[in-house]
Amino acid sequence: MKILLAEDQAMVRTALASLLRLEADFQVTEAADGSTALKLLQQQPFDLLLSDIEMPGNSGIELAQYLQQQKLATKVVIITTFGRAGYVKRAIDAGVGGFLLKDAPVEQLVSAINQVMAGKRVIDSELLLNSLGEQDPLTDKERQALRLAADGHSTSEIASTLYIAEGTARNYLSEAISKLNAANRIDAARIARQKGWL
Amino acid sequence: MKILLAEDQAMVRTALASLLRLEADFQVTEAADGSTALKLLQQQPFDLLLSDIEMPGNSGIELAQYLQQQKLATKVVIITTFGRAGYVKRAIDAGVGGFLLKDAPVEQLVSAINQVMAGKRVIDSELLLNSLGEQDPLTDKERQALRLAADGHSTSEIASTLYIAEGTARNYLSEAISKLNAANRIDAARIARQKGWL
DNA sequence: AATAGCGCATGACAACTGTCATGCTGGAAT
DNA sequence: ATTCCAGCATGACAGTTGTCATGCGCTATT
Repeated sequence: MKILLAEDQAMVRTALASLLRLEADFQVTEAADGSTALKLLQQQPFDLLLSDIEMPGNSGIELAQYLQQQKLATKVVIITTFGRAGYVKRAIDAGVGGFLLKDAPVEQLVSAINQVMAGKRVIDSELLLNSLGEQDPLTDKERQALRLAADGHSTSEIASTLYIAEGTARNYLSEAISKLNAANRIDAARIARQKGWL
Repeated sequence: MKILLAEDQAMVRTALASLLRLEADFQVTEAADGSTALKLLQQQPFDLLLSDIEMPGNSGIELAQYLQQQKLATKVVIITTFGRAGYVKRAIDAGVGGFLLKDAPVEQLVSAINQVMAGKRVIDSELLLNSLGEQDPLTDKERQALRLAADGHSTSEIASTLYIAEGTARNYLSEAISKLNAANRIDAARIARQKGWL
């Protein structure tokens, strides 16, 4: 079984990879960031993608969305640090099969992988409960703009990155600020991140 | 060789423990938080403590300080996520033998453990450079203003919190932006936080 | 004692940011 | 088919932010 492991922290990545390789039929490929993972997914077929959410480049959710759009059969298991509410709904929408906290033993990961490969859904119950609360009010474009703003990019940089006019970029940020009852873009980014919507 | 592994994220902890146990002469005990680790250190002798810094209960640095005070022969290797400059100095002061980033492969960890047991010091060069090289260029007021800005507070809020005029607050932020080669206050906060200056 | 330098403080001005009115499009409901 | 609405897109305008020149007080150096 071909597994792609995407995780940016090298120690965690190599440790997990070594352990998974102990399983006789697991063939593990490693990717240190989201962009590398995306390239590998485009080049060759994998049975399963095991990915962190927060990574430089593309996030685990974006990778899952890509697989869904391309109608690839690759299953997805997400592992992440915090149980941010928004992620779970977006992950389920992106067809993710498993969603685990890093705050769980490795045995649970292996068992989750096997269940997901058998076509089941495995979502950590703590995360599931969290996700029933508030819904993410941001549109995709608003989220993209906010993420760039949170990284310190200027409005003109955001505009050219998203191929829109500066006014439009400012409008997205303004909408996000208003939806989140924030004082400015920084405040909005802080709130969104805290709720797991970034 | 008796090793105590203190790390709060279960998946990382169990993965590292499983890998270390593959080494024939490593006998690994796990602790999920700082307080548990401290109790174990008090109850029985260990040859080496392998610890994260940021944990609930006692931090890895505090555990190292305890071992130093009790004049125990237990060696210490610290693994951590971010290269905050301050930590390195404090770790060295606490007699820590090794200091690695989680952003390093597991092989490096095993080799570091062996070198530390042989009496050597292994400090990740990136961390060392960080701690010796760059000095925090921010003044206290600049840091305060930047911290408030990073939390989404407006200039007028920052000004009244610090009992200064708005122009002054803007000036602190401007100085911080310029000292850090940042594009705006958000970027400056991001850079400062990343370097451990916030 | 004079000077140099740093941190603190301020306001004027230019540049950037947030808001709002407006228009367009495509999908859902009637 | 028509209406409604959410999302996307834009520019004008007001409000906020960043820069700079300027000045004050303190400490260290000459």
